Amino acid sequence: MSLTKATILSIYSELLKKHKKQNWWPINNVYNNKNYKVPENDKEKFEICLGAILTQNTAWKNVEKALENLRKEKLIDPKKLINADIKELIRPAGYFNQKERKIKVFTKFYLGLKGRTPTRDELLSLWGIGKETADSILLYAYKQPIFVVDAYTRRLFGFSKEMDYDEIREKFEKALPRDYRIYNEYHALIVAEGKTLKKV
DNA sequence: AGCCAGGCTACCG
DNA sequence: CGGTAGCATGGC
Repeated sequence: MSLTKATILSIYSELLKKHKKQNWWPINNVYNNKNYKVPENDKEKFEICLGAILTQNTAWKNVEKALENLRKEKLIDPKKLINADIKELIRPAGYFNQKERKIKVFTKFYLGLKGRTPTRDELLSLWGIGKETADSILLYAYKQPIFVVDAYTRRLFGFSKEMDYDEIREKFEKALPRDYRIYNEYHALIVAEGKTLKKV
């Protein structure tokens, strides 16, 4: 199928009508939509980054357990987290050996930013941060207009696994207004729809 | 009881 | 280079 700009726009409207506004990113272990929101402070921003790493190939429900454990230990704080042993706390999110390392690498980098917004290339240079994670961090934590492509996006729109990530991303970015709020909502709606679909 | 989840790296040919 | 095994837990 040729995915035109008009198609991308109309599918957005359809998904919005079907699932209502998602208001990502989910923060504070809240399952009802009222409390989903963009980050309002540094702590929320950091939590989004952690969630983006923890959710790699992992169901969000499991990520929430890990985040809740970190929250109880007051570790949603880069300065505390950097010296903490978090392996057992993040165990529910799976791949805990790798993810502890990924989180530590990222946190060290995050502290070095001193509040500055990272570039995509900087994020991609970190061990454990690939394109989807980098773009999720930029879009949801830093409000940068970058469209996030994930497995659901490929499945829903019929892109094969071989189709280049950035090619797909640019297709969406060109078709939509350059507005992080639109990219935010569209990706969230794709996930909402994707969760209702069976894998082929 | 499997299969799957909001990927990424390392290694293989 | 492109392709793929390995990583790990919990929900459905």
